[in-house]
Amino acid sequence: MTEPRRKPPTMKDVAAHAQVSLSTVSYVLNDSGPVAPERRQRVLDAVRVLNYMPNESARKLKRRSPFTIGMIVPDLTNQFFAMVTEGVQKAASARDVLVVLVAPAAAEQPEEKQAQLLRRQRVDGVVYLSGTGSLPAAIHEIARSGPIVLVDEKIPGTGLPAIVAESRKGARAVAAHVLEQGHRNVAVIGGPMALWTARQRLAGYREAFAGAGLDPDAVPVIAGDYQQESGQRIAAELLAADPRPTALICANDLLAIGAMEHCREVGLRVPEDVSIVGFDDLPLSRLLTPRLTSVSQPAREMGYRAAQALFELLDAGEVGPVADLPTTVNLRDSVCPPQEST
Amino acid sequence: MTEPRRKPPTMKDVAAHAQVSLSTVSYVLNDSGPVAPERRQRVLDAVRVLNYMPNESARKLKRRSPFTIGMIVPDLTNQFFAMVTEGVQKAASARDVLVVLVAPAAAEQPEEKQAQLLRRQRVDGVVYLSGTGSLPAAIHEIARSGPIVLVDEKIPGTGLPAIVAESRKGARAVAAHVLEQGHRNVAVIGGPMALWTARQRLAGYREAFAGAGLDPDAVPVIAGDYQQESGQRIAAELLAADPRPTALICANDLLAIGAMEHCREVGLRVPEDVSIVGFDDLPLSRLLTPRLTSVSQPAREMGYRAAQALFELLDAGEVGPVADLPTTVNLRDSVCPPQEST
DNA sequence: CACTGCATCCGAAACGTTTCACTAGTGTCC
DNA sequence: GGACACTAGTGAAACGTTTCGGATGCAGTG
Repeated sequence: MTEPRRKPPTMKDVAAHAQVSLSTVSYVLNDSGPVAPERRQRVLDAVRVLNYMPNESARKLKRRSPFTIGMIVPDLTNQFFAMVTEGVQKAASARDVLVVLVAPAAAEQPEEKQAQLLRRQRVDGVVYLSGTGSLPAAIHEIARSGPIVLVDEKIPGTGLPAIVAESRKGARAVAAHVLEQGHRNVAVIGGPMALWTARQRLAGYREAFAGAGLDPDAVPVIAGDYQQESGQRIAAELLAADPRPTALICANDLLAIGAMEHCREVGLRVPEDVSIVGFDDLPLSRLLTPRLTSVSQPAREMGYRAAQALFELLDAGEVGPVADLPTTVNLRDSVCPPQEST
Repeated sequence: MTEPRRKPPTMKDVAAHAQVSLSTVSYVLNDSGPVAPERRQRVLDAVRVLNYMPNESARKLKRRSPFTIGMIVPDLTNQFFAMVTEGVQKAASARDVLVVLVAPAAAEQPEEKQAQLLRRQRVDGVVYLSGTGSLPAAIHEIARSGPIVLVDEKIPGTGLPAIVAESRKGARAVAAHVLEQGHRNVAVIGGPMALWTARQRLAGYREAFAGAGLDPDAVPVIAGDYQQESGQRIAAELLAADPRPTALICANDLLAIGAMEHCREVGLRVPEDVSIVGFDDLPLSRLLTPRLTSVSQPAREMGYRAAQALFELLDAGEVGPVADLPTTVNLRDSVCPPQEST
């Protein structure tokens, strides 16, 4: 069944077969030196017949230029993260660089171990996709292994490059939409305030509130952890108020889904009794009933840009300021004007 | 901003700092030779103060034993695949092996390139998560880079080790459940018949049909590609029949979701007008309205087992026969007895 | 004391690349 | 015709490990 598996051919084999020196082979393989067309062809042929593949380990041992990057993602099961990851992979594979993926949630390993893993691999840089957790601790340990670019997160103090979407603007827009429908008694389910996105979104909501003549400080806000379960819990808390809020503005889709679940449980209709909006626009959100109104971020694009920024940082040592990516609000069925109660 | 970044310390530095030879350091680092306790401590200390991390590239260049495996996954956005991936990662990180992830969909690269990537990295083996595509072509190219274990797929001819769930049994059970509700006019939306799972599930359905006294050959079956869109299209086709089927049995959740979408579009109620069941039990399926009845497979476990099987294969050269993993059918709201029509 | 055996330790040769420094060969120009 | 600048090609030294074979010291034998 399993063949004896002989060891793969090396450059030396190629050189021998093509009757040239080792260095010549290397030169043609990466265009790094002059070689006569006739000989070049000889080695190309040899490569073909031997089915030669360069040994990346050996290469990496010598090279300087970036050929593998690390990526840290909190949770692959979250579609948003998955899409960002795809974006990164795409950008990387276009440049033939390898990305080593660290998914801590899956491995339940402490962040310290992740950092070690990355350093052992001598990754040239890392893309850090910020998640539900706190990061400051890990970030600096990781920064030892190379340049970092953040995705979907910004850390104010440090000047770390970050690729983010216009969270604030999108948040303002979606909140404004809710208010335009006539809602005055609204509440917010926020994200973890340690995260930039959570703070930005909240700020955006408050801008919209102020713009509509509401007192932002009067609007109840409870922060969750961006997970469905906490959305469910917080919705229960918020909807217990009297008078009951007619709209719940959620800082991400998972929270919104949790809120919808809670409504389903207690028999509140969405949107007739409670309007709900989310953020992220996960693919699954449009499958819900009612289909969730949400703000979409260009997840793949963010991943792609992040990788590009990292390459730029690696090549040039500096990365030009990147514009925040646009968000768009997708109006669907989970919002309607508040119904006259009784 | 970016510090000058000096090159990381090497074993030589450690050796110098601890006043021992290079080889001694190597010995203590991997317990591969005798060294006096006092000296051992010296190098351990040196490692600590220098914050030394072994260079994996250099290691891999020398070593024989498996320290990196490859994983091919069709589409990270699919939660089922994401969960399997997490399982693999977990098993791998427990053994300190690196997994290099190839996600073709993201990179739109031909399968040939994936195989190359893996070979360049000299992966010791690969776990292949079969997806929507056809595989036979790629498989053999990939097999050159090392042993393979398949997940969620079996290729009959070859004796390739495979980790799968009891698709057939699960399929039979869920179909039986539908029939028990009294449905007699049912139809099947199948998966791509090139895939083992699709064939197994269909076989399971047919067993159930026969068991309930139906003629399996009389039940309409149309094969889709396991994607939502084709579920939608096929549902339209199937439901156009007269009399209209009262239940749609779908080979995976995405197809089922597509079918539900179609029903929503044309105003058919689920489950009153059409009962629908799926397969895979994606996390999102229980969020739908109605919540989808589906067969769940232990995705993470499958990934975990696959990685373990690969290690076994690598260590022992052979892998003991693995039992198919159990499936369970989750009864929810998308099935009810057929309603008397007019 | 010469010999063996054991426990530690070390030097040096790989592993498969890249790349610097150098040689040979060709043609140009005064 | 010799100095010169090129071009094409080579040899060999790295890169950071692992590991084999041999040194070294020292205890215990005969």
